[in-house]
Amino acid sequence: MEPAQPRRRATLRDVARLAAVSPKTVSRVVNHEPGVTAAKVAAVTAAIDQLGYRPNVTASALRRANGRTATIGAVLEDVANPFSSALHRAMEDVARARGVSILSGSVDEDPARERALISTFFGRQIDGLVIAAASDNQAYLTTEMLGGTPVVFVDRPPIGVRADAVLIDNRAGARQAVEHLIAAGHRAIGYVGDLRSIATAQDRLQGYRDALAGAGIRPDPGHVVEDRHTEDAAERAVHRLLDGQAPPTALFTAQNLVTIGAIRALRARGRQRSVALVGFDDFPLADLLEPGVTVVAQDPSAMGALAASLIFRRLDGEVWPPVVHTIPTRLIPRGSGEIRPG
Amino acid sequence: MEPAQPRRRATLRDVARLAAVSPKTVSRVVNHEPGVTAAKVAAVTAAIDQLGYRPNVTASALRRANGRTATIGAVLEDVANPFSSALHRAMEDVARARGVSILSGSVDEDPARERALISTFFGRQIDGLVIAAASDNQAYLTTEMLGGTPVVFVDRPPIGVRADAVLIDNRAGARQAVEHLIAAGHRAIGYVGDLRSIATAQDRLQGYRDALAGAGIRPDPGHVVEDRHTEDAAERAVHRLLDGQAPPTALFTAQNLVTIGAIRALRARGRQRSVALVGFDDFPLADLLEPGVTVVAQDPSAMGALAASLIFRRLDGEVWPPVVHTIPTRLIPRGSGEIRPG
DNA sequence: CTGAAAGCGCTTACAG
DNA sequence: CTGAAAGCGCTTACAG
Repeated sequence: MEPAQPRRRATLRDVARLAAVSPKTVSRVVNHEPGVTAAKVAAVTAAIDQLGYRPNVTASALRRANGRTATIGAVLEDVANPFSSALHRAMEDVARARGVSILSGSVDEDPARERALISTFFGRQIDGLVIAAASDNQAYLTTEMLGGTPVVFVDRPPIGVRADAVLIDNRAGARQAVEHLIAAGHRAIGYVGDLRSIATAQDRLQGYRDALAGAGIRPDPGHVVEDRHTEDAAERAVHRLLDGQAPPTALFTAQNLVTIGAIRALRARGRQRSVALVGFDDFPLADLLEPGVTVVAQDPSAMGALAASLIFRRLDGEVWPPVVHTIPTRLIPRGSGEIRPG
Repeated sequence: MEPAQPRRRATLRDVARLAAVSPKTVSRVVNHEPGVTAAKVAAVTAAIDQLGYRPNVTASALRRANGRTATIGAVLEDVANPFSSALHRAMEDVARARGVSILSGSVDEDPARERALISTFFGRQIDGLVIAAASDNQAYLTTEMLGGTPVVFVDRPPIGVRADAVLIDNRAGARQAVEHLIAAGHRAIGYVGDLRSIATAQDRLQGYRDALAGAGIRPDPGHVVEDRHTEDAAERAVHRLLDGQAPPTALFTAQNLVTIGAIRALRARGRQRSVALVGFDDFPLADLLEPGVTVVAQDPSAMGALAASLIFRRLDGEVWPPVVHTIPTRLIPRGSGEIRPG
């Protein structure tokens, strides 16, 4: 005769009652602590199976000395964009190996959402946080970090707070992209970039300027378009650039979606084989487009894996002053960036 | 004089002490319960700010009558694949509107991982679960659901358990895809599909057979390739199909990555404009390839949003017998599927 | 080897 | 309007 299944989940106490032992003994079995007779282990195990008991991790964390919930937070730009989701997946793989789950959320470049997410995540007692920040200052995190929770910045540098970071050299990567276009013979090179509010966008624009300056090219202010955050906005910007007085013969598109928008504009004009293009950020199928899209690629998987492992090393008790890790970028020539000026 | 910041996070008790009120009064303020004098509200609020106090949601959930943690679980195929991540994002948007966070994980078609994730998520007291199942039986979920936690299946039907589901009609969608190729004049149509272990893959193969049967075409067993789960495997399969005795003049590729692998094979042979192709599942940039890739598209955003809203309706107390929602698919002609036989 | 008591941070159910 | 006591499910710190 089995007892009727209760509408509530079985507790450790229920298991103890059924196995005729104390709660503490059940706790010992569940946590694989030594010093319980085989007979009691068997009784407890049987009771656990019979009741479908599953320990309440949150209750356990509440009382445990270290208070760990085996959960880390990931504050991402958008879980659905390929860069964020590759980061996310790499974090997950590192976390899973340690039995740790991931709470994630998208900020969409909205500082208010960033703060709301972080507040929510800390309220849920995360053990660590990986953040791709959208705000222009994260000083508010100092309070959270006083609790000893490790925080690692990824993709975007920390501002107003000292923390580990896993970044790329955006300026050098952008410079390399533009130098590649210069090497192909271009001197009129357009820049289309993301929101000015994003630090990495500023760095990439700086890299663009560095490359022009390095080649002794006078930058044409009319060739620089900032604050394009969507495909559509980028597409319109490229149309306008090409409609200008002295249109550029090459484009440096400083972000994923911007690159795709630019390609749509070039296609619409039948110019994809006559206007050169190098994009920042790789994206799926870039090699299958015609021409293939030359990009400066980041390695989001490596970034996510490193960020997560830094969290875990701190949780394991390692101590070091906040450090910035710079992951190399890589220029991948695929055709669009090797087009020579008309 | 501020007191030295403690190394631990401030608790409700700390706030009470500083504000010189009882813990219960702090609780009232934090939860916006009425009946607290303005003076005490002000004192408590000030103490909260000074200490950087943030309520511990897990402790609160532990004691609360409904035990809600404001967290739902998402068991996905792979957070990094476009289909899963679109699902994920849509769920997030619905959840955020209710202040609910998402715990997610990737199963990679591994039933063991599916069970481990679910066990982990329930151990963290999720309020609801959305699952794209990889296992061939989810009877084990019955125990979890006895606790009253709503579970919604998405993309893959529940097997061995009664639960809500948000699916598409895979068989009808596949049939439509193949009929489209038949309408273009093809009779030798290859099928390349995902793992046999996936129910939706079986349905799609069935739809392929339906279409051929409907047109009175004798299916050629040599034209059917199953169990291709990666781009590479699909690419090799298409090479083999085209090297066969009576190669197909058109392909129906029954999944995302399979479609991309097939395109790579066709490109490698310079056949992308002579062999017709319709894929199941849309993917980013499908319209920018040349030719554009004709697909039967699902709507993962709509699926994720509906799945999440079903969870919340149940949490709000609505009751109904488990129901299957079928989201329509849509054939999007872009070029590859309109190629006529040689 | 085993268990009774106390307490993690919070809310419930009362009493005043 | 306010607070003291008890308890959510678990682990700690002891005692036997």
